[in-house]
Amino acid sequence: MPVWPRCRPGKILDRKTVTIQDVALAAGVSTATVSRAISSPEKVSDATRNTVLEAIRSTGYQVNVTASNLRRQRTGAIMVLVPDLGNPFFSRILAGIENATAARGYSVLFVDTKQPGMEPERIVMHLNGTRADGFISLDGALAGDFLSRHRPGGGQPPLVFACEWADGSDLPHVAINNQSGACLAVQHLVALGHRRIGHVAGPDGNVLTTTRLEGTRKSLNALELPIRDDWFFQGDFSLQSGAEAAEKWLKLKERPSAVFCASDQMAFGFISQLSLHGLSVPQDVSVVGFDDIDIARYYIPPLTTIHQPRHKLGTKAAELLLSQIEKQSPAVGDEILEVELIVRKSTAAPAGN
Amino acid sequence: MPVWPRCRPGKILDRKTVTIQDVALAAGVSTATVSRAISSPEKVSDATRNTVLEAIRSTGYQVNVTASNLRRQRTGAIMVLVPDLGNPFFSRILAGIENATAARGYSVLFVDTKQPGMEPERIVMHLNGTRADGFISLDGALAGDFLSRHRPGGGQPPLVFACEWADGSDLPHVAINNQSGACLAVQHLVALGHRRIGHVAGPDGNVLTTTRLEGTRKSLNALELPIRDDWFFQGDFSLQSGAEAAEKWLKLKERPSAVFCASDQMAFGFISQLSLHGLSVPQDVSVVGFDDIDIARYYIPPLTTIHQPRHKLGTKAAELLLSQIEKQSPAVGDEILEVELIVRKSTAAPAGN
DNA sequence: CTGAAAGCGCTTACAG
DNA sequence: CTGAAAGCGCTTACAG
Repeated sequence: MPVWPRCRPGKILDRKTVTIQDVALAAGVSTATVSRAISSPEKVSDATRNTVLEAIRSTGYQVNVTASNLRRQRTGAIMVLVPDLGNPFFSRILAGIENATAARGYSVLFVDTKQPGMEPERIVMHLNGTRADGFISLDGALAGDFLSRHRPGGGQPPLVFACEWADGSDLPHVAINNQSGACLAVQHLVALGHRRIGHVAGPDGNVLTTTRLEGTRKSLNALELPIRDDWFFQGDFSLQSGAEAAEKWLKLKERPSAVFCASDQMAFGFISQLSLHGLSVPQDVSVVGFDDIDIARYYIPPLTTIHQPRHKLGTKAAELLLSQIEKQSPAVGDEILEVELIVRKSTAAPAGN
Repeated sequence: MPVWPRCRPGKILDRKTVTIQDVALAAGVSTATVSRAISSPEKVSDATRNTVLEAIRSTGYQVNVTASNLRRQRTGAIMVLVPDLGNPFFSRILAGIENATAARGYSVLFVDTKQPGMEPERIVMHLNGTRADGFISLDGALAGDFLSRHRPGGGQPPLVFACEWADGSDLPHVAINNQSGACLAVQHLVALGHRRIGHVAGPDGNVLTTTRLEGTRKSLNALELPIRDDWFFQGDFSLQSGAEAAEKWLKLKERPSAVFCASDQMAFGFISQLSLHGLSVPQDVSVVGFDDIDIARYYIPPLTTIHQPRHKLGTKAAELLLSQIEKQSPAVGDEILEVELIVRKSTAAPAGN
């Protein structure tokens, strides 16, 4: 009965892993040369390179990424902090991040910051350099004080915000022009003849809420239209909160003839709830959304909304981060992407016109 | 002018990282003891443990995960293969995976298998043990031949399928009962009085397509209802393909009075396209979806559909995988989760009744 | 319960 | 262009 050698701690009878040593042996060169042939081919003569490549093929060698990373003092990963991984709004942004990152040889780690058990301290724990070479946060609510260490030159791995950002922090971010989006929405409604315009806002304290609210207010002001508290509803970007806003709208004595919702989801909730009461859009009220998620054009009615380039938001954020990681470039600015008004069927001239 | 020591390759003037050595020094013990105090506290005396813990606090030490992983011959990560990260259908499944996995101390790597540049060979490259300790694939189209190495006992890191699976492969999977879902849909329509029932199927060759199609056929057969080729439309789960099916339905001389769509998205596309032609659901045709994505209950009309426990699908898959990784348990079976019919407003008795 | 020592698999400055 | 050697930061079998 053969006695199997213990190849590795905890693993018995393991097909021995092929290492760079085995390749070196097979190619008749040193491990240093094998390593160079792989990562800096130009430093190696053609002949040697070919021998090594052949040895790699014949042995079936694959680089051990962990060892390589340890030696190079990096992790080879970037970490993305997402407020809610289950929220489909983020999916295209995440895809953008992953796409841009995979192409550059990094892996992407996703962490759900709103998870039970994900207290701020635990999140901060993740933010140390042994887990990732850099961070992208889609969550603007990360406390700014400890984040400042992640500024370029701060000695910690860089962090960039995407979509949301921490107000008052000087960390770089990639975002869309939220104010401009709100202006486009309001101006579109006004152009249709609306004078009484309401708004369903996002959750309190969120930068997207603030900027879209501000854009709405400014436009209304500039056009000398009323800004009435009872026409401004508090939501949280969710379908449910849009439906709740509709209930409040229904109870109003004097109703706005058009409502601009700070997210498509709230617009759907709003329209859906109205339809339960027999009212329809845009006959009884015009509705504009924000985001242009896929379903918007297939909703009933197809939703007029503000288009966000979500995939691009992700790739831009990833590129910004990677350039910081690799070039250690300290001078990086914010990037603001433009939005676009998409006119569909949920808006029309007000009934009385 | 001071000369800064080069602490590390490629990094000048780096605040020196705190290592286990520093903690050992501060605590007056060996590095072995520090390591034990952290990962197997029971192997260390109370007094020593406290000294070490205090030293960790005072030095601000954080474990270098890469080094630990290299030494322990693991990666500490699991990799999830997603056909399309941008597709919101997956988001809750991914959240489930992440949630279950983070709790157990693993990181989660997401890879988009439908990315340009993501040819099968590149995917297989990812499937080697130096990148992850195990894999979850949401993509059933991975070629089965090379996957067999990932079977329990196959010498490669384990792989489990979630949601989709590779037909004919004996790799474990977590999925829902697709046939049963289709049966529930058909039976519901029949109970309402429908006799002419159509189906919008998913993409060819997909296991979800096949099983849902089979469930539909079987139910129709059992109830002695017609199965007509021109009432079975080919789709691909997308909104767009649902809209295309609606166009075909409109051109039919004899139309089914109810249509069961193999995804909610196709149902939305179908209903939306009909509405463009002035037809409405359920007055002109009843529609059932599949998935119960969040928007389903806020669609107009709220969509009758088959509910999938997507978050649970993710957590179950993660648990199955982790149990294989950790216990190296070779005996793992498939797990089939049950679905549920959610009756809302897109279905009603046929017009002629 | 504790420590000395080996070693996980790589990369790179240094010397030739 | 190439090799010998050091070392990234940890963990663990072994010996005491």
